[in-house]
Amino acid sequence: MRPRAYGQYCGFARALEVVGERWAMMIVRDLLVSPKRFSDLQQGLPRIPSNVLTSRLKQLEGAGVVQRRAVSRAQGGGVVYELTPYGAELDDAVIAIGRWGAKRLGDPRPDEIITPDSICMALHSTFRPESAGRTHARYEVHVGPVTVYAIVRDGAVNVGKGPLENPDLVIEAGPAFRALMAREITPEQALKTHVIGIQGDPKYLTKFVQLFRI
Amino acid sequence: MRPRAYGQYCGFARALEVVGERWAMMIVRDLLVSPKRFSDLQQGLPRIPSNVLTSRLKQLEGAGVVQRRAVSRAQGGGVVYELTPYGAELDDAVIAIGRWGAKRLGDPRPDEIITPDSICMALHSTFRPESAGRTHARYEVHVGPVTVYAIVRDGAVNVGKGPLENPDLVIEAGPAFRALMAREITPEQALKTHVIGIQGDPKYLTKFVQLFRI
DNA sequence: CTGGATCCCTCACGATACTG
DNA sequence: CAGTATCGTGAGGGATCCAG
Repeated sequence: MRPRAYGQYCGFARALEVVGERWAMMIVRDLLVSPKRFSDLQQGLPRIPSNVLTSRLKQLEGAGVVQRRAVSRAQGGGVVYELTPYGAELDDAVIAIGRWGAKRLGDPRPDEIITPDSICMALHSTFRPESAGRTHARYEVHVGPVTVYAIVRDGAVNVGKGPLENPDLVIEAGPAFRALMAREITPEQALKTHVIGIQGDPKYLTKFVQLFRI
Repeated sequence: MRPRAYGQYCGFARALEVVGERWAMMIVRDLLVSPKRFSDLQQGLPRIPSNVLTSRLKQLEGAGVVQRRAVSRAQGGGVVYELTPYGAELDDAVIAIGRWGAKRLGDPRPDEIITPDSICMALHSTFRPESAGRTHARYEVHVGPVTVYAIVRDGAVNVGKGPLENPDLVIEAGPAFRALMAREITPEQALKTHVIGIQGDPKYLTKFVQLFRI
């Protein structure tokens, strides 16, 4: 049941043996955002067969990357899967991969979906700490049916799913969101052509494209 | 002939579609060190079937990650494969993955080999710029039959295969090399028990374990 | 309802042999 | 040297079914 080995005594090869199989890193990506139930993972990764999800979770658990935790009956029972501290250390790698992939992310293909977790990952990986300085900003972002938030503070970003209380800026976006973050269009153009809608001070949108940039 | 899609409009998922298939990242890892011929890649990745190598190179070429370059007849003819500038930007991701994998890299399994490229990658990914300061040091490292060098200068490292002229320190190591870099043994212990041999000033070995650390 | 297990089919991977 | 050809196996994909 163990994944195939690469036969090299090398940290990189070992890492790929653990998280290099199909779907494994996608599961880690989603779990980096928050712990999840089996069915949450299925929902976030709609194309993964259930047997493959089962198999990957077992392998990741065996490798010490993921752990199961029982949920109290009061909260619905069952189990959630979460990253171990060791698994959570994959964040740098996941962010680096996501940043590279975002560079040539064109427009969505017809059958592609957008999940809250992927948006969270995208905000995380495109965040530029060097542009943050002492900025404190609270963003709520709507992309299609997805709502996520990003709180920038002390040179770091905290992202999560759902709405936010007292946001400095609410951004309503569609496909133009990527173009905005890639600087293919300016905030002014985006607002004038109404491909992006906001509630709040437009200055925060200007700051946004400095903070998050593909 | 295209790899399977993940069906998500997400930079991370796109990246995995390009370099997420088995062997693809390993090829990138080796090409990050230097351009290579088909047979060089086979030698560095002994377990890859030739048809899979052919297939991966074509996919990576199609994705703009790898390019073929003809070699002049005077240099042996044929073609070499090298990363495009876009492909070379994978270095951050590869280093992040390698660093994570090195954390729990135990002792070598019986059938595992060590290649020059994997050592180069390891030195790259374990390098700590914050420990370099104004250090200028030239290391030649022998691990088993493999010889590589690392030149630290201006807070950066340059690694490559082969011996070095006028090295400050020559390190002769076996399996203890990993233990040394992981700080499981001290340089003094390593020298006293002769699991590591050096030619040069031992101070450079002390500096080495600060510069390169798992 | 969650959290899987089972079946079947296909195709990518792997091993080996062979060629321009 | 730089691949192609062929073929067997097993992992991935998709649907369905089942236990708590």
